Amino acid sequence: MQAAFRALADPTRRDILTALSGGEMTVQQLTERFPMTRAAVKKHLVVLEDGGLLKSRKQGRETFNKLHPEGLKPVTDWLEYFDQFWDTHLASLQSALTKKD
Amino acid sequence: MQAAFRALADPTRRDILTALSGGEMTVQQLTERFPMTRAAVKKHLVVLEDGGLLKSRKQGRETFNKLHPEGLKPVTDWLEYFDQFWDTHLASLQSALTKKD
DNA sequence: CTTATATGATACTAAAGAGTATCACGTCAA
DNA sequence: TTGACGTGATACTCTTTAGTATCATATAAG
Repeated sequence: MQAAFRALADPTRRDILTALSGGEMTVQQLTERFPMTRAAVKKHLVVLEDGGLLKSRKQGRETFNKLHPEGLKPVTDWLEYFDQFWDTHLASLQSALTKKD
Repeated sequence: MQAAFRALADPTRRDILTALSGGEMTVQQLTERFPMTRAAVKKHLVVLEDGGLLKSRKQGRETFNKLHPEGLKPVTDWLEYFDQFWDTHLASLQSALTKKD
């Protein structure tokens, strides 16, 4: 879980995940979209993969990087605990649901 | 949003939020629960407040720190975008709804 | 075969982070 | 008033991190 939170802490890495939501991309394709060297992008990819948010697949001389959204589950699970203290939108939804009983 | 993600990246800060879910606490009370100095805890509190996850209230010589769950909204909003790429999304939504017995 | 392409890995630098020690100041209590 | 308590703030150290530059290797293309 720590690895996932840590991976999400960097804005570039979040942007990489957003970019990959359109489909898998090679390291080179990703590098073209970010104002940094390929080595820097590669490092971010390693951190993202460590956090379980990314899966890489090697094909020939290219490495395709693919979003792995399941890795977000530990994060959303942790955040969900706090929904009970948030009365703005979720508590009202809950009360609406319990009224239906 | 960056400040919130950054605040959540540290395990101690996440533990502080969990501790505060039981109610507001002073700096001293929090320090007693963590294996570090008061100055270190104070720094974490500043980061959490910068991220909008915490509100502090000064009363006399004490400062009470209170959870501010609304600050999690930018985070959950960002994460929700990826639900559409998550195969088990429907299943988890269903379990969340049926969980309300 | 030769060359260009795509990548991985390492060493290095500069900046940010987490933690401690310490000082100063306002507040509460005897 | 005196002293203890709770806190804020700063300077300092050590580690991590984001980024670059560079070298090495494997694959595709001519």
